[in-house]
Amino acid sequence: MARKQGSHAGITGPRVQDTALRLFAQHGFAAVSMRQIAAEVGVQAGALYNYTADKQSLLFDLLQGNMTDLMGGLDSADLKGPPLSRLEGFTRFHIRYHLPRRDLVFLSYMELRNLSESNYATIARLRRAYEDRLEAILLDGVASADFAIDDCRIATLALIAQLTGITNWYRPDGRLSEEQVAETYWGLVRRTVAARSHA
Amino acid sequence: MARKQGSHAGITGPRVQDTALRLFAQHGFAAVSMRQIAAEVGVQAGALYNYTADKQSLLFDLLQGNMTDLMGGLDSADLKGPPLSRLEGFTRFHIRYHLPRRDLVFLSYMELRNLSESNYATIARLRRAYEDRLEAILLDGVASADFAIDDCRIATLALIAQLTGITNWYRPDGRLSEEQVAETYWGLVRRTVAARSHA
DNA sequence: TTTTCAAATGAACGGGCGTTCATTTAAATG
DNA sequence: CATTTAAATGAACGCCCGTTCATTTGAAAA
Repeated sequence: MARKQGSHAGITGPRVQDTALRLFAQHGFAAVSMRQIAAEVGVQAGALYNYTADKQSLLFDLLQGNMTDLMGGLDSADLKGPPLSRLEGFTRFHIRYHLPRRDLVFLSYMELRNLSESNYATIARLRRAYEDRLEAILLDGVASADFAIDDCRIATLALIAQLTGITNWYRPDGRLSEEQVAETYWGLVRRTVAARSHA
Repeated sequence: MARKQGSHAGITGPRVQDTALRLFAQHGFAAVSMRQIAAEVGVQAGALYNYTADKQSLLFDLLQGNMTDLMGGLDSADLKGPPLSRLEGFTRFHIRYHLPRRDLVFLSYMELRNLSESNYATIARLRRAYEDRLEAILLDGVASADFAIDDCRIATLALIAQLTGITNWYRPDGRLSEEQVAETYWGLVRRTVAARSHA
């Protein structure tokens, strides 16, 4: 049986991606079978291969799409002005981007080891480019004496780890709204780098 | 053939744990087969069941052992004195404990989802107890006006994420020694919470 | 030397894996 | 209505999985 009702391309495709993302994040890449994905989508396993070359590509496409969206979003945030403003913009963008995508974030950190060498290199390059955006802000701030930082590379990694860690405990129906979280973390970030205290 | 040379109990057992840890961290729990572990240990798959009830217990024992060691180590660190000193002690202990155990840390964050419900609850309880140790220090510091923190629970999670994130990039043969890392991160932590800047 | 038994073997169990492909279906096209 | 073709089926491929267990081995105990 095929095409039970209406043309399915452009419907099944995205559903395969969404289902794979959810299941990979929930159980791990290796623990999820193509047959499980197919069952949740509502097709047979063979049909998945109309939408992906193989299982590994399914993972890679999710991670690459995530990093591309992340970089694109940061570009759109269009950070300008003095270093402190740009740092605030980065912090708020990072939180705004990551909180609604907790599955994807978890996947991006956990399943890098399941990528082939060249696929891994691609993702690592994109991640490094993202980190470098923050590091550039920190370096500018040190140059202008707005920030006091010993080691900007370390501070970059420390801040990103701190911000990304939010996805480990945040729940949309929890004690804090996304806005409150952003406010609180911006306070922490500012104090971590600022040369002078703020009242 | 059995006992090729000398009694093997007490030798094979730990080797099974070590090998399982390394392979789980490298490839993921679900991606590693009992036969792979056995091959690296140098026995047949069946022999593993002299040392573990099943594959899941192998994972749980590793994670539980880690959390027990972590809590025990923190107790041994025996933090005393004013909040700032205790925070410094906690920070340095956390780094000292985690840096030589990067595989175990990675495993502890990635593979919680592969635990049964009750095994998961056990690990989560231990983790919460560890977080509460830090939170208690922060609360004391706020009470004594040594620290200025809006939300001590959030600050706790933020600091632990920041410190644990070191294991994602630290390499023993890298640019920074463990001591330099501890020094740099203690600087970041102090600035994040301290009520007044330090020269 | 003989006995004991912890430790390991190796075959077997039922089942699931990723992937391929000839075939069938039915919506869209002319 | 007849044709085309995108989309899905379902069986098959060879292979690996976690776990069990009767059997074998050989170091240590008697």
